[in-house]
Amino acid sequence: MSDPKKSEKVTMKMLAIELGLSTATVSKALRDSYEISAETKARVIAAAGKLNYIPNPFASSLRNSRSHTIAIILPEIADSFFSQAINGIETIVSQYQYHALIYLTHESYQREVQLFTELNSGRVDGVLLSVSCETADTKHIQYLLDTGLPLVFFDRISKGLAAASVRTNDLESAYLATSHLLTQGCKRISLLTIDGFPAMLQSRAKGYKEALSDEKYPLYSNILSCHSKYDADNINLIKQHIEEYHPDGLVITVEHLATSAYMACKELKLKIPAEIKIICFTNQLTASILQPPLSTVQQPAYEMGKQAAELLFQQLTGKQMSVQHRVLPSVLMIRESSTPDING
Amino acid sequence: MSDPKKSEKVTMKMLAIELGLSTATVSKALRDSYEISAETKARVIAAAGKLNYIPNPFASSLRNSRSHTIAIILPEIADSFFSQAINGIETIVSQYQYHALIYLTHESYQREVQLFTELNSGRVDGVLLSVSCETADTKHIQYLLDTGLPLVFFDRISKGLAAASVRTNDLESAYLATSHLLTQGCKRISLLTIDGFPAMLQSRAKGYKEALSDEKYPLYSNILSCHSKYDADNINLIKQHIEEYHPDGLVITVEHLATSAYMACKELKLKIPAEIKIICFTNQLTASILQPPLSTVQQPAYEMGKQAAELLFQQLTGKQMSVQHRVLPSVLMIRESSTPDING
DNA sequence: GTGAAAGCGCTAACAC
DNA sequence: GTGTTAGCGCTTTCAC
Repeated sequence: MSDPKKSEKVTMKMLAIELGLSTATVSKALRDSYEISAETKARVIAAAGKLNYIPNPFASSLRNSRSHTIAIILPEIADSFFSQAINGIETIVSQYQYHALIYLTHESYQREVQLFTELNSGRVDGVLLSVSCETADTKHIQYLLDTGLPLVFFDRISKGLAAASVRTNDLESAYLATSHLLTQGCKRISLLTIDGFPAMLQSRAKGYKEALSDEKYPLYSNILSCHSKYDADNINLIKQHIEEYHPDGLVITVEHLATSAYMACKELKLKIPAEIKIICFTNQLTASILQPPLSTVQQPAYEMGKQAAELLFQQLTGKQMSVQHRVLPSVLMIRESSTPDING
Repeated sequence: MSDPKKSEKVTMKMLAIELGLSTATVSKALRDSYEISAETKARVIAAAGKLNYIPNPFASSLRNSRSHTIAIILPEIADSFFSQAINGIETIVSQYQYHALIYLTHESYQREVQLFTELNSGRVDGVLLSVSCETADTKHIQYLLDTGLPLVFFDRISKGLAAASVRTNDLESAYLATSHLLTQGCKRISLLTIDGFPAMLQSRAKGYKEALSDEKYPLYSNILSCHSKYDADNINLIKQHIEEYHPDGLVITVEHLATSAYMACKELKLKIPAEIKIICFTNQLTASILQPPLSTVQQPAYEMGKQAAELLFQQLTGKQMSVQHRVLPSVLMIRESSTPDING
């Protein structure tokens, strides 16, 4: 009979009966209402502990229209940027005793839209969003914003929406990365990137182009978009590109293409940095032990996650009404992949 | 007045009024009950679409005692294993139209216990768990199992609990990794690991020891536990260890120590693999472009996540009553860090 | 300081 | 085939 698997969950009603009080009193006592005497509060808390009472979150959510839950919507997670960002987000979420639902769009616009339709259900009090590459049309986001649900963009931001955001100085970083390669003597710098609508990608391409056009000598500008989901395909694309255009420098805008670029160079027996110099936007800790150590533009991913979550909670707690935009600086970490080859 | 921010959420009651039906009929129609005529169903669905009706998940959860949500509890996420595992989990979760709450314990037993007390609230229908290193006492887990909440361990499993699990063949893999180094001529192989109670860590250490004791010649067995959260500290620990014991081989049981070990060797100007050979349990894609390419024991992380989630849903849907344990094979990827130096 | 009662939005047994 | 009704567990007015 006392099979624990069958033991009913203890409800507030049971607590009330046990104590000879009403559920109203118990509820108030547990929420530390001023109406309740200290003595009763103590009794209630003691009994709650003894009976292992755990409030049913759905009952209170239903009653209060508050879920104490946020949604984190990301394109992917197999990437050190988002891993670190989630850690930052989680820090704040747990601090506020909130819960975080995680959803991946896999860069699919359709999946993103589908997720958004359900977000309106009240399941979450707010959303942290990094849009998919395919997201050009942002009606689904605007619609959600119109319902008044707090939303904060991080890293991958859609243009033209009145929502808070946290991003890095992508244009400047790409400019600096490109300038760095120019300073190192590169004359033919290609940009390796992916297709997509998030402002971030455009800013990085723009930074690259501006750095080139600020130079005096004849320009070589060439953008390769690696659109495949499969590394093997991208390696081939990069190899073809290198064989056709013979770039002596690569600025890579997304983390996962670094490995592909290295592999492509390896297969072509191209020496980094002697024959081609590389710098990549990435947070991977292994950058410094790569062959050769990879120069990187490192984003403050953890901090971005933290700040995005903080902005969201400011909205949730009504502390902040204006739409805030934060821009955090990335750091250029210059390593051997982009500096004169000591052996060369 | 029609400020969208203030527009009330449309409820089933509104739908019913709009259609001149009762909420019962609407509810049944939406759930495609056999009691409702095709015509009514069509009308209801049309109206729901038109009015943008989204069911309140808390109301149904409260009513049905089903949350359609699972919890994913992990030590950390800044690690390629868990990133990939989450992707696998998410695939299955979205397939079942479920939601996934994510919690990080940061390897803290206390945090894990704290999370567990709340899990009993009904907020989730099931749990996917990878225990923290500190988790020796598993009462909190046993308690939850006793309530009948489905739980599946993955990768980091606690011993002696009657719960489903998905893991890799850790003992065998560590045995093979160690044997491999022995075959390559190593005589003094150290194990670099972390302290902790999950069976996985013990199995890996055991595999290492068994491989050594299966050898005939005089044995060197030495386990270094890198307990710090900070890479810099661990690099120093590893340097000290190398300087004191002069190992000619390292088997590393956890991903993040690979970078520390490489850094330590770099700082000591020790040549990998000429002077010291290394093999590490890791899923990082960059292993092949490290300096030198790192031999790895690669776990099928994505697949593990998928299978763990599948086992959980089998329990949730009542398709599986017996407690299942799955063991997936890891793959040894032999690269330059553990093979004879071509230049040496 | 405490309790009765209504209701959050949905579902399902039961009536008609 | 459709409607009435009770109730999931909690919060909160309002009465006492």
